Order: sequence, then C-alpha cells, then structure tokens
Amino acid sequence: MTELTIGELSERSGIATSAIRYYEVRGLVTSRRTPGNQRRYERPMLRRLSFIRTAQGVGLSLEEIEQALAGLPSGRTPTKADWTRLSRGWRTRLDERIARLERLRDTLDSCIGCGCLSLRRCTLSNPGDVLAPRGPGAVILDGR
Amino acid sequence: MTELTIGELSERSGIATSAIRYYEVRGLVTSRRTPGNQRRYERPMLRRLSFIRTAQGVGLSLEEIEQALAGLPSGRTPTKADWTRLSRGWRTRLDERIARLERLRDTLDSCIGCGCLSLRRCTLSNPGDVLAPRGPGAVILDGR
DNA sequence: GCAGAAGTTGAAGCGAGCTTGAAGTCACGT
DNA sequence: ACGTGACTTCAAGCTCGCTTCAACTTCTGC
Repeated sequence: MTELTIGELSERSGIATSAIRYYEVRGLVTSRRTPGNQRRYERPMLRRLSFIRTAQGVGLSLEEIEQALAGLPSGRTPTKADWTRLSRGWRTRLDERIARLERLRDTLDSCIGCGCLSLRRCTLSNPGDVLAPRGPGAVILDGR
Repeated sequence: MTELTIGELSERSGIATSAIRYYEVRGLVTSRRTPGNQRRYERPMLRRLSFIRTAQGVGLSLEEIEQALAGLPSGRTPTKADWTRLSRGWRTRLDERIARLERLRDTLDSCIGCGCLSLRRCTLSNPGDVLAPRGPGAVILDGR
C-alpha cells in the first residue's frame, strides 16, 4: 500500500481525521480522490503534517504556515531556489522565536529571589522607568 | 505618580485595557482600587504583563502562565526557594520548546532542494517507514 | 451479497482569548 | 460646578482551530 487512507494517515500522524479534513479545506494539505470519492494520500504527506504540527506547537498560526507552504509553486516541481527562498524566510522567523524564548528563560533565571513577577518591587527592575523614551510598550523582556 | 491607571498601563505595555481587565478576571494580574473604584497598578505590573505576553508569544496558554504565576504564594513574600522551584519548571518547559524550534529549523535546512514538504517524494525521508514499529504517530520531526 | 467499519459533506457547536457596546460613574482642568 | 475624557461592569459578539452530529455512501471480510 503505497497510498494512505485518511484513517491511516490520522493514526500515523496522531492528528484527528476531522483536523486533516479541516487542513484540506484550508489548503494546507491536498489529496487525490478514488473513483468512490475517498481521499488518498502519498506518504510524504505525513512529513507535511508533522511539519504543520511542529510549527503550530511553537506558536505559529495556521495562516502563517499556510502562507509558507503556499510559497511552494503548485504547478511545477519546486526548484532549489524556491526552497532556499522559503527556508530563509522561515529561518529568520524561527531564529527570532528562539531568541525570544531564550530571553524569557534568562529573565526568569535573573528573577530568582527577586520577586519582580509578584506584586512586590523588583530591585533589578528599571527603577526610573528608563525605557519610557523609547515609546509606549517598550519593555526589556518583550521582543516585539 | 508612582501608581498607574489602567490606561497608562495599557499604553506602556501595548496591551489593550480590555485585555488587562480580562487578565484580572482570570487572576493573572491584580490591582488595588481607588475610593472611586478605579484600578491602580504598581509599576512592577508592567514587568508581569510583558512576561505574560512573551510567554504567550512562544505558545504558552494563559492557563499555563496562570499556574506558573499561581505557584507564587499570595499570602507571603516569595522566598528564594519559591522562585527556584517555579523557575526550574519553566526552564524545563522552555528548553523543550527551544529544542523543538531548533529541530524544526534544522529540518527545514535539510529539506532545501528536496521537496519533502511539497507533494513530491523526499529522497531523505524515511523510505521504509522505519518508525512504524515505534507506534502510531512516530515521526522524526515531532517531539511530542 | 450482506454486515459493519470507515469514509463523505455540510452545518452547528465549543473553548480560548479577547473586543465591542451600552449605560453609567469618576477625575481633572478651567 | 461643569464639561470632557478616562474609567466602571456586564453581556454579547468575534476569530481561530477544531470537534461533533446527521444523513448518507463506499469499502472490506466472510
């Protein structure tokens, strides 16, 4: 069996069939149909699904994922250039997110024994509100 | 002005007042009230808010954040032990997420020129479906 | 060839995380 | 003391990402 039914795909990927159909409506996955109108998937779809799940797991929305995958040409085989372009965009995004996470982690470390996340005053924190000149919303922690 | 109104807090944090009130209902932030029933915030609340936003930005739910912050004793000043305990739990979570992101990024890199995220066969991918014996849903990419 | 499991569509429902609106109160400058 | 703008609560509404249901069809094994 070189092709998978939606049930098999679901079992193998751990994603509910309803979710897979939803992804199809959204355009994140595609399938061919049997003469009896049932979906059939090629095996690489598993990888695409796990990519989607992983991307979701780190906080990317379906729309972002959709757009990234839509960057692949549907008419022709993706060239190396297509992949490089796509990959570069993602790398930037992912590197940003990784940096944000590391900042969060490090802030947490530096907060031990300080209490700045509780309601008490933080001795380390920005006593004169020095970020104010950088505009509204300027906060050390937040990378956005 | 040592205390902030909800409007000032909103402007400084970049978070809508409606969201701040919502967080208060959920128990993520607290405020004291003026005689006229208006909210007043101490400056460290800014830090707490930015912490919440950063944590959200990397995919944590309000409930997870809520629980982490609830790990802080409300009655007494948090001790160093409280912080260490809280921090350790978060570190683990964050390290996991960072690892997941890095895996995603590296997979992407290894996919350049391969096409495994498109519908074409991936020459690098798991030709004999060797992960099948590890149970349903076993996929290299997905850390969960 | 028939039962039962698995598949199909479309519409409705759900929880999370807010936003919006209505109707009213408070705070502050002149 | 008054007007304007910021604040209050409560309820309803919205988007995202699915899940559930109903009514029906197709595929598989005996």
